[in-house]
Amino acid sequence: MGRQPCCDKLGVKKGPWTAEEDKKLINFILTNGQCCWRAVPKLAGLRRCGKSCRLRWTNYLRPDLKRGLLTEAEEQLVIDLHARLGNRWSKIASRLPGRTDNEIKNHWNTHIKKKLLKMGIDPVTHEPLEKEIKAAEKSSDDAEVFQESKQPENLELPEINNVSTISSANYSASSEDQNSCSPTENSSTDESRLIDNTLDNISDYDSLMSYLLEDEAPPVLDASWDFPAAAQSFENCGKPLLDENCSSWLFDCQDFGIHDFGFDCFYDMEISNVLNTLEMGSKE
DNA sequence: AATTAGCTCAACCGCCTCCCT
DNA sequence: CAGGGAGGCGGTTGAGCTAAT
Repeated sequence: MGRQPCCDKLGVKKGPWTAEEDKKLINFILTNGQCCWRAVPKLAGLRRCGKSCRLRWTNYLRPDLKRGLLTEAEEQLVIDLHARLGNRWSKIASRLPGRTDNEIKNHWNTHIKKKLLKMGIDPVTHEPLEKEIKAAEKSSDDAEVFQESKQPENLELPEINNVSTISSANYSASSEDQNSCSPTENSSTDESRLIDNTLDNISDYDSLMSYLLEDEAPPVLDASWDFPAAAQSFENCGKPLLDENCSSWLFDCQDFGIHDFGFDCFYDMEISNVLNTLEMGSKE
């Protein structure tokens, strides 16, 4: 007997989400908040698995998401955090405002990994590749020890600072001649420059990292979209809740196209005027 | 213009962890 | 304390897009 599937496979739709489905999910969560993902598809009128709904929301529809490639500063942060945390993408993502674990994982696998390899750095251990080869040769008769060195997960390890220094220094030193590596460098925006400047102004990089790595560190993500309606029972499904926060994140949506996200539904709601304005602006 | 190769990223799968009973 | 359910996480896949031939 295998494990019970997370949801009834029969009648459950798979594959890319349609604008209509997005619309339903957004509408439902705006109304009810995030609660009991397993019940969401049924209550929202979606033929989807609850997991699929959660994934769609957290990775794509969430209002506080940033879109677009990671900036250099964010990449640097990801590299440093990866050196300390390993493949704990959700932990890493929690330190980058507006970024999802999936996004970071994808970016790591498609961009950063290659970048590091090109720079002669092992993307797993964050050690120079030559050193890795030597270590592998030396410890070929002691597989366990080598295996351990590939898991820089323990935050209590005394070499934390060294790891940081190695990864930061290596990356920074070679980033100048990496202009052809990634489109990221070419997509420098005002925002990325702002972040770059901010990081440049922090003299003690390790202090910043310590702060970011603190478990008690306040969440970087703005919790303002944690709608109060979440506390309401599903029986009170009334008009969609659209407060100032909602309006502000909908404003952000103009960056990647309102229709892409099936926000046409909001024309029926009180912010239709806002969206009309946005649309007219984008057409001009 | 057609075909192929490579790349990206949204989405799925299955395991793990946490929490409730 | 054990068992079960739900959510969370990381690895992997594959459709769609772009570049190269």
